[in-house]
Amino acid sequence: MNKLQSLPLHPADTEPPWDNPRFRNWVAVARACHALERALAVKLAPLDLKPAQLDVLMNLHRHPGMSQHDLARRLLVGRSSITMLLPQLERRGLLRREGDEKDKRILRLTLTDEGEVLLGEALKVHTALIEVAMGQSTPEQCDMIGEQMRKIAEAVKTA
Amino acid sequence: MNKLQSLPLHPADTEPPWDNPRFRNWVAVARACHALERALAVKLAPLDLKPAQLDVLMNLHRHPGMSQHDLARRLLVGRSSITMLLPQLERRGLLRREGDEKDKRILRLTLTDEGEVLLGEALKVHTALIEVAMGQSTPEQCDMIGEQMRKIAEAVKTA
DNA sequence: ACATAATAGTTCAAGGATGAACAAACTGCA
DNA sequence: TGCAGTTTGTTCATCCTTGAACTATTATGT
Repeated sequence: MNKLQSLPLHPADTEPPWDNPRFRNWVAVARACHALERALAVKLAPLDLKPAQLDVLMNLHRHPGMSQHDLARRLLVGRSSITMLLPQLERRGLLRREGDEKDKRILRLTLTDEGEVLLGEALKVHTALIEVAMGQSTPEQCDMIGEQMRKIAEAVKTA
Repeated sequence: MNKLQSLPLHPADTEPPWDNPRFRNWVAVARACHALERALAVKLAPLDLKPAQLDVLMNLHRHPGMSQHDLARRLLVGRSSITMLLPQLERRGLLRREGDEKDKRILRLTLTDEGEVLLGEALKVHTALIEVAMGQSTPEQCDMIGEQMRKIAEAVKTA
C-alpha cells in the first residue's frame, strides 16, 4: 500500500476535496439547512412572516428586554439589518421598542401579546418541519448532532 | 414517573418547543450553518468570490455540461438567480455557455481553465474552514452527521 | 400537420441584506 | 468640567435574490 505518497501533511492544500469525508459531509449539512429554510419560508408565507422575522420573535420571546445590538449579535447579522427589520414588525403591533431609562441610546425590545400569539402559530409550522427533519434520526443521534453543531458554531466564530 | 402526562401524542401542537430536543438541536444546526457561511464570505472576499458563486463553480466542475435549469435545481434556487449570476462569471472568463446542438433552448455550462484555477484557490479556503468545523467531531460522528443530513434534505424536499 | 402544452432562459420590479458614514449618548480620565 | 474614545442605533447606496410575465423552442395528442 502506497498510501503515504498520496497523503501529504495537508491534503486539502493540493488534493480535490470531493473525497474528503469532512468536506462531503459538511456540504450535506449546508444543503439540508438550505432546503429546510426554503421549506420554512413557503410554510410561513400564510402568516406573512419570513424566517428572519420568526428568528426575531423567537429571540425576543426568550430574552425580553434585549437591545437591538444584542439581538443582532444573537442572529449573526449586522445592526443595520435589525434596524430595517424591526419597524415592519412594530407597525404590525408584534413588538414594542422602549427607550432604556438609564442609557438613552438603548432601545429595549419586547413582544406584545399579539406577537406572542403569532409566534405561537409560527412555531407550530416551524416545529412540524423540524420534526420531519430530525425525526429521521434517533434521539441519541439528534443530541449528538446538536452537540457537535454547538461546538462548530463556537469554533467558526473565532476562526 | 408521570411521563405519560407530559407526553401527549403531538406535544409540538401546544407546548413551547424550547425543551423539545429536536427543536433545540436543529436550531444549533442552523446557527452553525449561518456562522460558517458568514465566515466563508469573509475569507472568500480576497478572491472576489461569494459563496453562491463558489457553489456554481463547484457544481460545474463536478457536472460539466449542465444546463442552467439543472444547476438551479442542484443549488435550490430559482432559474432567474442563475441568469443573474452567470454573466458576471462568464465576463470574468471563468465559465463558458454554449448552446446545445439538439435542443436550442438549452445552454450547456463548462468551466474554463481559469475557472478551474480560481475554483482550486477558493476550495483551499473553503476546505480549511470546513476542517475547523468538522474537525470538532470524530470521523464516525462526522459520517453519521453527513448521513443524517442527506436523509433530512430528502425528507424536507417532499414535505 | 396543427394546435396545445410544457420547458429553457431572460427581463424586470420589488424587497432583503450589508457595511460605511453619521448623530446621539455614554464613559473615563485629566 | 472638558474632551477624546466608545457604543447604540439610523441612513443610505449597493448588491443579491426572487417570482411573475415574457419569448423562443420542443413535445404531445389528435
